[in-house]
Amino acid sequence: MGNLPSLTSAEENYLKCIYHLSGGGKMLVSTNGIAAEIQTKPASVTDMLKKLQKKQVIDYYKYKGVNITRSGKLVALLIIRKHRLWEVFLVEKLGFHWDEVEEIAEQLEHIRSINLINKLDHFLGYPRVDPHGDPIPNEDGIIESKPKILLAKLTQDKEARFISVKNTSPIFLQYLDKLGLHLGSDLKVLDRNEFDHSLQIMINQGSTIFISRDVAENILVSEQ
Amino acid sequence: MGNLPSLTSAEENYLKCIYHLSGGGKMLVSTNGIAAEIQTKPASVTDMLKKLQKKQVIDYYKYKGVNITRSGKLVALLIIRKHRLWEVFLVEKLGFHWDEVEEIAEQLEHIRSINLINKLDHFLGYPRVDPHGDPIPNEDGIIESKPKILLAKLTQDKEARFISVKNTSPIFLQYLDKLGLHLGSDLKVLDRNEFDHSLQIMINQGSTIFISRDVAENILVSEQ
DNA sequence: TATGCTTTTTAGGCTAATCTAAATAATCTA
DNA sequence: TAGATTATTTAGATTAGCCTAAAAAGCATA
Repeated sequence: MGNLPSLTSAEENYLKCIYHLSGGGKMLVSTNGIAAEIQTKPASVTDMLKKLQKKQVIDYYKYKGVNITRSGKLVALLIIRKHRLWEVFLVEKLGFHWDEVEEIAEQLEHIRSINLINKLDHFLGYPRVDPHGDPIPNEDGIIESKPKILLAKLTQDKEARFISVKNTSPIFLQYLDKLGLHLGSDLKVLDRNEFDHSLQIMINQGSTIFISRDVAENILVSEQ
Repeated sequence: MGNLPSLTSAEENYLKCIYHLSGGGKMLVSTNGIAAEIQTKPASVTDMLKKLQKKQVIDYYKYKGVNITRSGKLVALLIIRKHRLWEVFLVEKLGFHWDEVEEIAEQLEHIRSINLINKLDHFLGYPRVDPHGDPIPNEDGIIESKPKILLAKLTQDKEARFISVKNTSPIFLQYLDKLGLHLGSDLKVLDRNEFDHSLQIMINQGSTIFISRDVAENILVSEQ
């Protein structure tokens, strides 16, 4: 039942990254993978891994890889909770567009106060997902998520709801807006083109559009 | 018209401190004074003063003292603007009590995004004062403030409004609540006691209470 | 104005987080 | 499986922000 270790902002960023790259703790993560994601050098990652190991939030096997511990997972989920709740605040209350919030939420997620985040949660009406459709962990770090599949893998003529995006870059999000693809839309694959793997999609039982394979592989949907 | 220099969080804290201690740029501030306020050692202050000098937000005269420059004042006022707007948010929207917000606002004031703070201002309805009664600078760093005097100095039998507090410690603020003294209350000094300099005060033309000299010297009022 | 006290600065070190360059371990491939 | 390639770690610097101890400047007063 020991208290969670307290981390610096830099340590929190590394831990969040390891959480994501390991698929929530399912696989070992490589030093180079972390370096690429955090945009730093492998040597810096090695330094940091030793610190995180000492704080017992990761299991670090030299030259082999790294995974997140049980308490590390809780810490990571709390950071993710903060990040996503702040994103909801920025979009719902302040009127930011969903492609502008990443950088600010990245800063806000490091504000230290459990009281603050729980009051924010209440103020926002206990949202279940952030503006990108990603689920928000509750106070105990429990995250509920329906099975999601790539739009690219969706069975033809089956209806599914646009739940989330894999890529959150402004360029991609703005392109989705231009295409008329929004979170929560009902999508159906009408046709697949062998030649370039592009898809013909129907949106909300209405308009149909063509999207490239690259787009289809960055959109997550849940069936029914 | 040059852009404002960008400062680290630590630099921002020093600058804000210098702004306050200098009375908004009116007097020279001493190294020891800053050290006492920031709770650090004089040697650390000297180090930081050199950095702030290089960024041209202060004028630093070795062994003599330090003052804030024109651009330093703008930077300081922007930090104060952020701090006070976040305090309003914490109290008005999240339901914090006014004695709990200092520590969190201290962190939030360093979040970098002008867009964010202006949207927050709009969301809050462009408040003029924070929960302690202190005025909030506008986007251009302009601060409007009515002349404030210490309750201890208020002419007897003259009405004045409780505008602000000098001391913002939770102990003091909680004591004020217990006494029934709230921001915005109308106050009148009914009597002064020679012996211990305590005052008899009428609140909102209703109840009367006795307050010590220490309390009276930490309450700011504006006449009329 | 010389002496002593206080304030301030300098010198040298420490930690966190980063870097480059070099060394070492792991893996791939012929 | 040996050599080459890639991944990872180590070694040694750097910067920001802090520290202690010692030196220097300013001041107060006899």
